[in-house]
Amino acid sequence: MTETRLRFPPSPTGYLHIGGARTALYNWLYAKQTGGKLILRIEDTDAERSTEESIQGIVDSLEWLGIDFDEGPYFQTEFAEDHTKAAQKLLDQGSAYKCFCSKETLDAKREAALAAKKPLGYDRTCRNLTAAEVAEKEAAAIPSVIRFKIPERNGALGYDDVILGRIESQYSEVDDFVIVRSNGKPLYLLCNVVDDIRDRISHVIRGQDHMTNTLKQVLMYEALGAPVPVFGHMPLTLDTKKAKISKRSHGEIVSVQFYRDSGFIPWAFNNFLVLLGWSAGNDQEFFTKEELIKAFTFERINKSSAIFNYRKNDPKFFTDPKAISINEHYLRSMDITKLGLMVKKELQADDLWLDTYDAERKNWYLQTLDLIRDRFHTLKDFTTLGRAYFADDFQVDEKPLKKNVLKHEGLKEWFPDLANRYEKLSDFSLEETERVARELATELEIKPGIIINGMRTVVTGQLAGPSMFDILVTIGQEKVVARLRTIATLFA
RNA sequence: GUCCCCAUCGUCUAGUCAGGUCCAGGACAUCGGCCUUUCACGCCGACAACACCGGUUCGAAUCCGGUUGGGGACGCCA
Repeated sequence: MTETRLRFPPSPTGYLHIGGARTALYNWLYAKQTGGKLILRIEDTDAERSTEESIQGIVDSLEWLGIDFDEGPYFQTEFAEDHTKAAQKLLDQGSAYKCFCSKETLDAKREAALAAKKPLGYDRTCRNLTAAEVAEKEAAAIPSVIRFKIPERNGALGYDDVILGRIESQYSEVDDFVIVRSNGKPLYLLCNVVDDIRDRISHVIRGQDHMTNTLKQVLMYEALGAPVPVFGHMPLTLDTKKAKISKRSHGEIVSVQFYRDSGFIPWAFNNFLVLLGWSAGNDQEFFTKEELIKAFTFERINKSSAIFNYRKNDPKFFTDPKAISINEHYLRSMDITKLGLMVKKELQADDLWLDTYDAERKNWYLQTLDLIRDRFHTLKDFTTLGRAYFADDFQVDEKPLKKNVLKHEGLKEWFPDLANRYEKLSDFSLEETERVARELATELEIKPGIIINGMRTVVTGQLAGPSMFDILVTIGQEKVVARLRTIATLFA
């Protein structure tokens, strides 16, 4: 059995979007499963649209996801010679021919065909030019492209798709496609095949939008005398209107970077991505990396396209609810030490990190995360909703302010009183803090809830949170006392 | 227009290849309940789908044909 070799070949014309990330993930999974190799190849032959920034963005995104590659990144432009040689070979052996039709003529023909509702393919005007005719046109300096010559055969050409099954089409349906531009630069269809042959790619797993390309490329492998790899075409990712998701029409919500910046856990996002078009065949939805590598199969990839359930302006969900829910699952169930590392980065970015959290206060740090993580959706929440645990500059939300504070004028006297009582406690424990709070409520003949909810607002700025006395003990006597004493400023 | 692919709850899907155990299972979302000083978590429950029409068969979500619907491709982009 020869080594399995897969590749992920993005074109650097923008950020990595979730469809591309899923393609990379599936390739990566199979490479890992078979002990094969994953190759990253940047397909930058379109000089006009390729950018350095985009290359960096793609590499960063893959790294964030944890999709590591074994070879590369290779750059397609570095192999221009291979591409040109292959084109020449095809030309020399009669598998390709020069076409002198101008772009304008072709555009006009295409438009006319579209209007007449006729097939749009190339009409093969230059296919049977004699050597003399070609020489004549070249002497006249008429620019030419090179087209691949679809063999004149009856019947169907096709391939066995590991996801879709047998795919076939009539030879007569396939266009004599251009493989080299008039400026001498080879095009994707050719370069891609030449690179895959050189890189000894055994499996080409890509989106269904490449299905017609594959038909053409199968013919090129044959003409180039190379073995045809295994092909598999994955379902596309669509939006809720069933349009292909794209950078252009959807913006950053479909970019991997958005999820990194929104505080997603990388593996959680991979877990979401893999489920968009694949299932293990049972009810399992959460996988460790090892489990997923073991369970993944091409055969279980869905044939139909999946919808990325993102609703613009949804007040409750800023992206696909399932993605959020999977992230929440990992957030509250993952190893607390690992979570600690991720939250550390968030705290550092917001200048809230203290080195003692890695040292004498490590237990406090991890216990605090454990206490508050149940209510959070993303890593970002630790520095926003959870800010009061790490800093004094937290905001008091308007809603709890109105509901729990402003409604009770008496708090202006009660909290300084409570602060004094708390200050005197030698044992600032769950039991003692609760006893004192309830005692005060009894003395004042008010419901304990008024004290408790008011404290939550003053001490954390939030409407909701963990058990109040857990919060007090976690935040600590000194800070609690100080915060309770600021009560009057909230009424200002 | 031509060719290719696809079709189960709102969304992701199991079940389809080997027809009966499926008046269709799970997850997310939604709605109710329990828990609770808050909000979550957790637990319990509800709502909700085999696109349509024919055929084959004792029996079809599953096989066959057609219709409809959706998607993709048809670039001197990748």
